[in-house]
Amino acid sequence: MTSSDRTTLSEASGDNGPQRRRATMRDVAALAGVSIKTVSRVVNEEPGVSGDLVGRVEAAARQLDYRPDLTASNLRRGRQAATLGLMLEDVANPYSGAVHRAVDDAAIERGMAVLATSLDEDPVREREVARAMIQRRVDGLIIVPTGTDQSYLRPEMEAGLATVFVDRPPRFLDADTVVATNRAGAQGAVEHLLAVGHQRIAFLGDLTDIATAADRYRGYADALQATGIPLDERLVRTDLHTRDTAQRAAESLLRLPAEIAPTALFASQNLITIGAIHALHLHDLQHLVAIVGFDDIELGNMLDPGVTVVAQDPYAIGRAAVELLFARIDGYRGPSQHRTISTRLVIRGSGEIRPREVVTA
Amino acid sequence: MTSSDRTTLSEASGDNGPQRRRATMRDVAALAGVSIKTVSRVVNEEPGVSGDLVGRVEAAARQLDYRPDLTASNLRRGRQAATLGLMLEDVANPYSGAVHRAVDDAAIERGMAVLATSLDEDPVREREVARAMIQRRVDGLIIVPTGTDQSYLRPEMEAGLATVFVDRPPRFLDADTVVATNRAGAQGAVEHLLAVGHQRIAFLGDLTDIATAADRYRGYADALQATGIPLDERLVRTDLHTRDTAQRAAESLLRLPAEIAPTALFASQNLITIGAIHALHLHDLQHLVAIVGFDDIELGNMLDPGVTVVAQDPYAIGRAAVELLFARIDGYRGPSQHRTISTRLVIRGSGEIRPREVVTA
DNA sequence: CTGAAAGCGCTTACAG
DNA sequence: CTGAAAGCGCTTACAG
Repeated sequence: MTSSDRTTLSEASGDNGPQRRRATMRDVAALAGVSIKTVSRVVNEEPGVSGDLVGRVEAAARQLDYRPDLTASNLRRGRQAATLGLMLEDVANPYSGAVHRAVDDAAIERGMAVLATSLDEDPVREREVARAMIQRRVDGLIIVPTGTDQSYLRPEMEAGLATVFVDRPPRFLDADTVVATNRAGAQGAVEHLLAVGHQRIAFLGDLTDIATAADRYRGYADALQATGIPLDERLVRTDLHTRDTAQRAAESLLRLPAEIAPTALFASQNLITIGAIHALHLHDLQHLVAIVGFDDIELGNMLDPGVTVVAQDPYAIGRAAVELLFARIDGYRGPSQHRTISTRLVIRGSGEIRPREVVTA
Repeated sequence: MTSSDRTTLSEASGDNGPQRRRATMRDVAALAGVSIKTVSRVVNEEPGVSGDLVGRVEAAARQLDYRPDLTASNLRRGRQAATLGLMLEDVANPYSGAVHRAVDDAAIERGMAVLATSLDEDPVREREVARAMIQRRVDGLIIVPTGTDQSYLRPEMEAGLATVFVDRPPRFLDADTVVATNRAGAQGAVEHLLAVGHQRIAFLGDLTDIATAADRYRGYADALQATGIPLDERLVRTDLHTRDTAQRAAESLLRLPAEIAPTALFASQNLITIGAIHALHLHDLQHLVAIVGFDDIELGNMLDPGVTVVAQDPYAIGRAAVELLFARIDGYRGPSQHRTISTRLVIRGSGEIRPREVVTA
């Protein structure tokens, strides 16, 4: 907070008046001179109430600013909360935001609300949040899992809790999942670099215990193996999770002796790509060393060169997840379903730089 | 969805087993051979239960996978849902994401959950969502308002609903607010361009009925007036709300006859800045025409030239909002509070291009 | 230390 | 067409 941030008090009334109690059905019934069952009928638009009483109840409800308590209604009806729980990595990152938006859109159509929160790759928090959401009687859970064991959810699922995993499959649990083609997408990215003529392609990877990171590494290895190029461990950097660590890893690769230094980089995730591009720009190598990133990046087409990426479609992933979730909520009891959303290579320039290409300085 | 997206069924059991009912306190009590009041005491960790009974209740609860129903507990206790409602413009945009993250962080500390949704500048949806959240007994509401009248919330607030408005003040309602220094920030941006030597500065604005857009326009006008430069309506484009309309508006400005064409652009919002930069790049004018944007943009430092912006701090805005909200939830009944979070000019190059500067082609 | 009764705000299942 | 009684899952206010 900077020194010019300020708080001012309204000059209006020094008090917001007496704290009125919120009106209940009983209050409305008393004012309208009917039983609370009649108020219930009017509020729920059940047929068979005389026009006279409907009018009196509606007038009383309006006068008292009556709002039905959905929580009490659901309790008596034996329903859940008409609410979905969404457990993301970080609500502030664009991938999470797009998944959230897809869930939000689908929930609105069904009159459901969405509890959304960040897990920050913390398995303890994953379990706490799951518990907190279940205690609030959510109808279903959509989870980007972070822990190494999701079996703690089995009893809940057996008791009818709809659950879908996104981005990464659950462990020690059989459940619906929606994932991207991580391995094939990474393989495609590296094959693209190989086709351009690169032989020395570095891998910049996220935390190795994240399933998607491991899959993307496999795709990288697959592509090299298919072409008969041996995998050089000196070109592999893993356990990067922030922009800064990625940038430093990229710089260390670029400083390698010329005969073993990479001519191309494969950055296996969003922030890693940004860190690596930063390193290339800092050393003015952005036109000399190729890079392909996994995940699209905002403004990737306006950088120079444009950033070639393997793009995921997080909105489509979220939409697929909520479809599977609603199927469960609507009573589907069959075997778990697994959807795969394909990635797409987006060519913009940085991945098409040829090895040691001569550029006018 | 592309042709390679697929769904596969798990080969495991064709059915997830019988649908067990979720265990209640009554079930636990029966299994443990105690009254439900004793179960309640153990679950709530009330003192004064014999170790023997505690053990039996805990064992029974574990065996039945018992989860307390917070909803029923809150109903009886006369408490709200231990949940906050967060009404954003669009959960997928970075501003909303950062505000959400700040609220998420603060809510976690207090054991509260967050219902978050997108309003999409739709006043009807604003009212529907507010109602849906109130019906779920939220403890408080944080709202980026979109409608032109928020007085519909007055009865709720009088009945004790904590409410804070963010980014834009409410209308026809006295309530806590957190806003950025929109007018002063815009004025500073335009003064910066004037100091660099620009006289013909165009304004690219959002929908005019959005309060922040109007404030930023006032800041633009303030800066011109203070310097004695007449405001030229031909250089003002408003009611832009998407990247594409902003790009077209910027192109129309750049096509103006040389004697009246702008030498600098002030883009009053995120997407508008991106659209305008796109227009500059398309016509290869990015080194000839200056631009300052309101709101920081991702990778703004890696474009060429870097993008000079007036940055807001949406995380700080969200944190201030949730502070005011918790003060209300904790019983503050005084006059409404208004916090102002200051913006910051971030110089990166695009705003320092001098008028008609000669550049080597 | 333990539990039976009543009630949170609402709806179900009946009766009139 | 209307309403009194009972109950959803839990806690309060008592009594023993």
